[in-house]
Amino acid sequence: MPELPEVETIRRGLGKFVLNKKIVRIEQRCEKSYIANGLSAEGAIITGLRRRGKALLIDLDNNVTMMVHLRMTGQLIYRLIEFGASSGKAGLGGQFAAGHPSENFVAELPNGQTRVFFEFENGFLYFNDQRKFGFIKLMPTVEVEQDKFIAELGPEPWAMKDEELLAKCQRHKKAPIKAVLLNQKVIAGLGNIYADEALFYASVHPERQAGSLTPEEVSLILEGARTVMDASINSGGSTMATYVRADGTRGDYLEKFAQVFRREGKPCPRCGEEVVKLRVAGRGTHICPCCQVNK
DNA sequence: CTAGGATCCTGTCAGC
DNA sequence: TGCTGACAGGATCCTA
Repeated sequence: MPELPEVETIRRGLGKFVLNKKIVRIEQRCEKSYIANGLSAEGAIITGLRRRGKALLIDLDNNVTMMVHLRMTGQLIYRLIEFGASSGKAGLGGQFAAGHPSENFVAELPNGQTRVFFEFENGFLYFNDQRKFGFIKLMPTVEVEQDKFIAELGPEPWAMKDEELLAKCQRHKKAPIKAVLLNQKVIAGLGNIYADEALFYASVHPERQAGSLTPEEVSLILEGARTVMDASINSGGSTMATYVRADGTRGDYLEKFAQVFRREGKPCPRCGEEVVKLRVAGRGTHICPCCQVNK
């Protein structure tokens, strides 16, 4: 679920709570969710929060870095003790919650989806993950760049040149452009939402063979990726910012942001034609059939 | 090498 | 009501 803008929102929001704070205790409730690699984070102080693509990197003062990947359903929820770390709604004023939007944001924690949690002197950080695809992995800070996922990651969208994306489209010339955009080795950070939104921005059909795209179309797609991600980050992670209202009820997250994603049956904001849903690269895919023609 | 499908896991929802 | 299959904001592994 969480894509680059959500992870960036976590990086910024979580920092206010955990930077320079000591991890007093760690409780691991699911074997595969926490990969220690013989290293330890207990007793360490968090010295920095970084992000590469969808990976969050939490640097510690003992030369260890915790790499967090939320995959489909991961969430990080921080609750201050004085606001009620385990009292559900009472904690909303003193918590930071981000990742896959769900009722966990207002639930009693830890709960059945809590895979790991960290106790701080003034609060708790919960790693919840319904499907257990996500993980937290410890590694020496100096070895982060050698981690396979990080090492093979494509550039951040803002650092990428048009020509590089064009070259990669030509290398994956038979694949649908949507599959190429979802490939983290091509470009870092795009997931199912922002791939659909970027293609809508560029008026390109997701099934277009990547090798058939013109340089102009490729430039527009990259511009679209930057634009939709910037918009999301600037609104504080638009996909989850309003998920939980002050009263704890479900908000209209995503609705204000998405032009096509999960809007099948609704009018295209550009031309009014009905948005339709297809399956591309094994993923649910949303397009305006009028604006995005498969040439 | 690339492309495409299965797979990891849990939960929800539509359709019998 | 209870069952079944499809699907889900991700990435890897396997096969052709």
